Amino acid sequence: MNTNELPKVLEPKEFEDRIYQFWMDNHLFEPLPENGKSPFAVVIPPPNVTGVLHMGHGLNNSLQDALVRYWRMKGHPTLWVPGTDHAGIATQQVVERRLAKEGKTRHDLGRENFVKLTWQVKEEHHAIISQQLKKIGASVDWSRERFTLDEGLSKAVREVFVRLYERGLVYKGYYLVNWDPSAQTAIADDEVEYKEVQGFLYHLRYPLSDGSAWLEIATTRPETLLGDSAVAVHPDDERYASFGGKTVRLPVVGREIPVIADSFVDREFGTGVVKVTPAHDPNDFEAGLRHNLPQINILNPDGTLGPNVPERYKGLTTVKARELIVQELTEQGFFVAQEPHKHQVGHCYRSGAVVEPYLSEQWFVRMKPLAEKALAALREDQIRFYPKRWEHTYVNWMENIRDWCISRQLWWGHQIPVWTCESCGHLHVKTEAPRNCEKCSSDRLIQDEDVLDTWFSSWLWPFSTLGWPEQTPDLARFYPTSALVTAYDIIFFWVARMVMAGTEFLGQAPFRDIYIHQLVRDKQGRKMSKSLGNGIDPLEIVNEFGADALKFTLVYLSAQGQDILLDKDGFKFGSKFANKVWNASRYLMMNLPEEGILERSQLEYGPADRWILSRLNGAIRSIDTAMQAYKFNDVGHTIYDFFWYDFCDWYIEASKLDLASTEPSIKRQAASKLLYVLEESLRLMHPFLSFLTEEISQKLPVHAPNLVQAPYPEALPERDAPEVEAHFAALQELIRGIRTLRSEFTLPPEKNIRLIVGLDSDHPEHDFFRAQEKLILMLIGAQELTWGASGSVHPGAVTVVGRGWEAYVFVKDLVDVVKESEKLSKTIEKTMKYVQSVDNKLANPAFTSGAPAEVVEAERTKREEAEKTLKRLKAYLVQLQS
RNA sequence: GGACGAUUAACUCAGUGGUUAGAGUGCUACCUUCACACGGUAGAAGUCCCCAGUUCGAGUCUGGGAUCGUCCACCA
Repeated sequence: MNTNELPKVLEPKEFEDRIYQFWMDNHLFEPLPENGKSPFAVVIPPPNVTGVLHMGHGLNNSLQDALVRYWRMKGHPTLWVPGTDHAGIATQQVVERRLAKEGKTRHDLGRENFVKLTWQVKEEHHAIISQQLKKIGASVDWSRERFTLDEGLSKAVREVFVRLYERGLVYKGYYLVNWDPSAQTAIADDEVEYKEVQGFLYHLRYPLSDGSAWLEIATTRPETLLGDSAVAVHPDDERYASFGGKTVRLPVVGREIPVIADSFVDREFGTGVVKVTPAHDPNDFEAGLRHNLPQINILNPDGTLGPNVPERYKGLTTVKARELIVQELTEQGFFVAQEPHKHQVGHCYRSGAVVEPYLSEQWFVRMKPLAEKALAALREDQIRFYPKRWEHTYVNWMENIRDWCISRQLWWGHQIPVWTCESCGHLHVKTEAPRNCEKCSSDRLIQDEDVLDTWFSSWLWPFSTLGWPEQTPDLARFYPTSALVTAYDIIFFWVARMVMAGTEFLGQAPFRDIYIHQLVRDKQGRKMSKSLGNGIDPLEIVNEFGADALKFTLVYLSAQGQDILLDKDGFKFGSKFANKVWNASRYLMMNLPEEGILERSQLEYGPADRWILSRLNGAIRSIDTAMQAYKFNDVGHTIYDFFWYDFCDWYIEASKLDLASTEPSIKRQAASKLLYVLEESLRLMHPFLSFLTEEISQKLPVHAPNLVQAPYPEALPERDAPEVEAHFAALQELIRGIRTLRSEFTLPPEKNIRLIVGLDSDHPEHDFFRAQEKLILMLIGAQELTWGASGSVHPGAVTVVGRGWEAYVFVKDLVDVVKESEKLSKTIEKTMKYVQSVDNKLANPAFTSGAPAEVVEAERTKREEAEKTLKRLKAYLVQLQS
């Protein structure tokens, strides 16, 4: 017979890699063929290829894995598409930093070589990322892995660009955009993070050209004075009414600029006069357009001062220029004062560099028409957010959408599919490079040098990964996908835009359910980051506790809508549970019957068996409900409670009676039944403790070939046994009560205790209790139990009173009557109070007529029980004091 | 300025209008009894942020307030 024993200590490292390999070798993560059940598809939020997985990925992928494994076991053809994102700015910077160490820039290599090198770096990192996903057990279909820059996805990107262009939704224009001087590229509005910075508000004097007076303006950026082309006041501001139409002479540069009136000026702020720098401030840019002001650019692409400034300012950083201009203004008497001032400064979310508003020619996507379709998708219930409240965020963003700047002045990315004829200037927007100009036949065609925003490929992810624009079988079968699992910080960047792309190009939202999970933070609630050094590496957890501990802990903690605060020790929780599962299984393996396991049909069920099967039914139902509502923490609780409290603490304990039997057939029955319940529990837990359950399962004498595609347990109505559950609940109460007594009077376990249980003959558990005498004795560690009538008097015994019963335990030493009486009086008082409160409730006609009948009935029953308990308590008190 | 969330045991958090509000960790006592000391058995621990309201009944729903947090917009 099977003598496979489990090692004494759980060492996840011993089997995790082997098990993962086993799953892959057998192609278990690939979708099943058509079987009449609806497919379940998920695309992974592609991690940056040059990043490393952090705990956020740990959470994200643990939840997806749980979800995907659950539906796969439910028999749905399931697909989880893996892949990575080329992450334009981030990756290019990784490579540029590498070059910088050799004293080189990307320009030393040239575009072609630089891109080649970046592909190499990508390959190195990609291997790491894939390895990490395997380590945490992600059941992704590696045969379908994609990369945002691979050929198929690039084709999708070009196709989308061309279609948008043809629909008039892509345009090129010269605008003020957010400029990252460190990466020297434009970025989108969403990519700017505003941080509060302590600066100064400088008050400066601009003299009127005629010398008759001066205007005092306030600014946080005095150096931009060099690009001023007007000074503005509010049209209704009486203080400055007389200045309309006049001009001022710009200090330092001497340029004459008009005083304009515009209602964008806030009269309350500063002096009510504002300098207007159309080339370096979004508000001023708009004002400049309204008033036809020149746009005077003063910055180089790297953020230093350059064009249109006096020679001595050229090449200075804005910080240096600020110092110099303040100095010059002071010397020339134009400086009034400076006061401390907190204000928001934009930073690039990728590079962290301070963003400059900067004039340049860029490509944009007109977003309004796309947003309307995406809003309709929500209205029509094509997409559902879990938790629902994120709908607000989505709608709010969609309704206030601005055009999307999609061109990036980088080399790493999808080069914009636009070719300009050098001869005639004709523009070709094509999915493939044209050979000749379609206007003048010239072959001198130059492709636009810029690349597209990384998110311009990410937003196509749910269908580009399935083969679009080709009409592939995968696309037909798995689009739209079933669920998207992601954190709330990329709802705008990614989720919203994917819905836009899906509705625009496929006429259908790309997924049905959107589960928005938490961010993982440290115990102080801070975002995990490299600079703080507070991050937890998921692999470190895998190494120390195992992948199952990682996943189970995260699933258990994953309540909707809250951030998860975690430190490394938090994972001990999952580790302990995994250990418990391991040891329980090990114990059962050690007790396999020599004659072999019985067939299911040969099993004979007693009360404990019927109880655990009924409890198992309950657990299965809870899990089904919770999984369908994406309530992962409920699932975690259900699994934990069922396995630990029901299966281990009670069922295994109760079975020890039979397992220790000298009668082989009894032992064989017990061991077989335990094993079947364990086997089913392992399947139940597999989506959440994948490696461990697979490892154990394969060593059981009866088991599925693998758990990945094994059928998920289903609740079987014939197993429901509410009356047995009620009996058992009463039994547990009795046992706990006696154990408490034991503990209170520190009756050592080796000492046999003398026990009398008083029970009404009409007690609903009367027969059940008496039938379970042996079990009761074992579970409380006594050898003899006398059944008596309730309310008897037993001098020298302490008593615990339950619902419908009382237990007397004889203690050797004298009972501290005073102490015991006090405690008892307290309990009596509490119970009386309770009875009183229920009485009040029942005496209230509003309650008896207003509340549902079963609630009223339940209250009555509880009252009666409490009343009975009270009687017994009082009787005991009397006895104690006599 | 706008929106959203949170506030429950010492800590981290669950909690679906209906028992006397729960878990994990930590703490206390006892137990190395033959699966597990990453364990067992018990115990202590609560103004469910505050105020009003709705309801037969509120930790749960409504309104107001306080504190903390997040996002969006933004004052040069």
